[in-house]
Order: sequence, then C-alpha cells, then structure tokens
Amino acid sequence: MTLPWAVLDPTTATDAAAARLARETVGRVPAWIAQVGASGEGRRHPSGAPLSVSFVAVLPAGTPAPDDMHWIAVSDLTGLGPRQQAMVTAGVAALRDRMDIAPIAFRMLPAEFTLSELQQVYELLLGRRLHKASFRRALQGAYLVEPTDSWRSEGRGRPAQLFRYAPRKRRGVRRSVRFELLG
Amino acid sequence: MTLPWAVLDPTTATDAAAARLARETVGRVPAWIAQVGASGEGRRHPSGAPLSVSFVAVLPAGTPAPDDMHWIAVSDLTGLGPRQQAMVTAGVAALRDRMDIAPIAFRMLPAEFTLSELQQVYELLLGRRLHKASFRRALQGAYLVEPTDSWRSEGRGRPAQLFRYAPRKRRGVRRSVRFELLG
DNA sequence: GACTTAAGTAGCACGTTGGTACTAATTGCG
DNA sequence: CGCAATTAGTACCAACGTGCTACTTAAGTC
Repeated sequence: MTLPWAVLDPTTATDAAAARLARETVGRVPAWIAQVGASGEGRRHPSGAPLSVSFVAVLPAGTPAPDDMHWIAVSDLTGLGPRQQAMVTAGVAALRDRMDIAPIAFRMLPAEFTLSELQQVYELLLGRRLHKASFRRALQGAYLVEPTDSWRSEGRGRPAQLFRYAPRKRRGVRRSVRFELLG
Repeated sequence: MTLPWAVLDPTTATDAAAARLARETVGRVPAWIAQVGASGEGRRHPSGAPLSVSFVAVLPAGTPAPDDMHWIAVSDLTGLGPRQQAMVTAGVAALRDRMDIAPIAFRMLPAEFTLSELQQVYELLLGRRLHKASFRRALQGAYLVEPTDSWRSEGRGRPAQLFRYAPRKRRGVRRSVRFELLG
C-alpha cells in the first residue's frame, strides 16, 4: 500500500502538480490543499526519487470514494513504509497547526452544515471536547458563519439549523501572545 | 546576492544537510532550525536545481557575523531573485506561525535575558505592541522562565533582573478554539 | 537634591470561558 | 394521546485573563 504519488515534471510547479494529482485521484478538486514539507534521505520511495514533497488535501465528509478505492482512517493505516508513515503523521500535524489560520474545518463539511457538526470537526482536530455555548459564542463573535433558512431533522431530537461558511471582512486582527503550548 | 545554499547529496537527510550548511555558514550551531518548505518550478536557482528545500534558522541577537559577512534586515534585503525572495517571505511567515509551539523567541536571545528584551522579541514577531503587566503575568502563569540572581544595568533606569528559559513540565495542555484569524 | 528614565507591581473594569441549568422541538412507545 | 428520550439552542453566573491607569523602586544626569 502506498500514498498517491506522481513524479514531478521539472518544468511545472509543485503546487500545481499536487493539485492535479489530488484531482485525478479522488475525481474532484479538493476543498483545500497545502504543502506539508519535503523529506529526503536515500531512496526509500517506490518511485526511487531521492526527495519527496508531500501535501495534505481536505474533502467534505461524505465525499464518495472513487471506484475500487475506499477511505481509511489514519488510525487504521498500516503497511506503509516509514517515510510515508512519517508523511501521514506530519500531514495530520500540519492540519492541526494550520486550522487556526485557514478554514480547514469548514472544508471538511458540505457547504451547509449544523453547528453541532462543525463543533465535532473542531473536537476531532483539537482532540478534546468543547463547551457548546462557548463554541457558539466565539463563532458568533467572529462573524464566520451565516444561518440559512433550512433545518435538518436527524432522527430523534430537535432539528438543527443549517449554516454556511461566510466570513465577513474584518480589520485589525490582533494576534495574541500564546505561551501555553511552549515548553 | 543569494541565500546560502548547498546541493543536496541524495544519501543524506535534508534536515542534516541544512543543519550542516547553517553551521558552516555562521560558524556555530544555530539555536533553532526548521524546514520552511519546498519550491520548484523550472530552473530558477543559481545551482540549476529543479527543486529547492528552504530552512529558517535562529541565532541569539548579537551573534557576530562571520568574517567578510554581515547581517541584513529582511526589510533591507534586495537583489534576490523572485524564488529566493519568496523563500525569505515564507521563512518569516514560518517563524510567526511556529512561535506558538516552539521556543523561537527564547532562541533569539542569549541564555540570560531581561523580560523587556523578551517582550521586544515578541512584539517584533507579532508586529504589535504588548502590555507589560499582561505579558509578565501570562509568562509567569506558563512557568516558562526562572529568575537568576543577576541584574543588568543598561544605562539609565532601574536595573532589570535576568531570566533564563526553563520550562516546567506541564500536563494537560489544552489548545483553545481560535476563530479570530480565519476568514 | 531634583529630574529623568526604565523596571516592576497594584488595583480595577471589562470581556471571555466553562460550568450548571434551563427551554424548545422532534421521535419513539405504551 | 401522553410521556420519556434525545438533540438543539439559550440563560445565568462564577472564575479567569486582559489591558488600562497609576503607582513604587532603582538607577543615571544635571
């Protein structure tokens, strides 16, 4: 088992090559894509290339897998070589690192989603449970979503209102000091 | 004018090659180093390589420049090719992105420093002024520095106590939700 | 000695966070 | 129907963090 890969044509940009590979692999343009990094050390890749540049792409949950392919949870991934395994780990870490500055969580959902679904994606990415009211207050304060007039009834329980990602232009974004992740 | 560069030997890891290049360039082991990313698109690099992997390294302020070299502020950098210019921009952005999860600011200072110096580094990296009392309270609460029994008198004004970076082990680090940089 | 400069602290108002608790709307079942 | 179960969404409140003004401390300068 290997990750999808392509040999880089020296005359095309890595980003464009990665976008094309992703589209050809899953049959649609990914909702988000970013470079993870380059890794090289001897020839440990099936293609024999001395250097690999890896990317992560994000698709909405529920995107059907192409024919004779299926989705695999990263926790169930097995049988990869050490270099590809490191790429996957680094890819997940890159998602976590960049979810604060790119709308990754929103791209993991369809265009319209409930706030509970969005919170579940955030909990998955952060790896911890979040408080419902705080999550919604912060989201409201950031002017990132707008309500639609649709509601979805998901089995039992009260139907949930659907929202869409619609960030308002904001000025004067002030990054804060963050010591808590250091050390 | 070019950035320091070396052609990658296919049998050695990129990280090791970058660390060696940095050490040979400035004459000492950098205090911190990390990969920025890979960029490729045609042969725009002096070496003719189709792909470049760039790194950022950090040294304590005041590190003397090697013979017949000198430090250049990024704002004064000029005469670089477009690819190298993009590397510099991406390198600075990588510093900003990772300062929350790696002790970059502390590596930009000597082993012992005053809290005002540390705050100035943070203000430089964040690009905005910080409040003195809040900065110190947050730093105190994170258990990242420990006071030494040295004081430094810097011209006028009251002498400042010197601190060193000495993070305490902490468990249960809870990443918070951050919406404010999205959009 | 008075003035200036910079380090460091104190008090306070305000906003954010996270907890319990509540209301609202729907399904399932006797 | 009537009631429990389940999920969505809100209200209140205590605790905490942030940032402001104002103050104290300790040095240099005239």
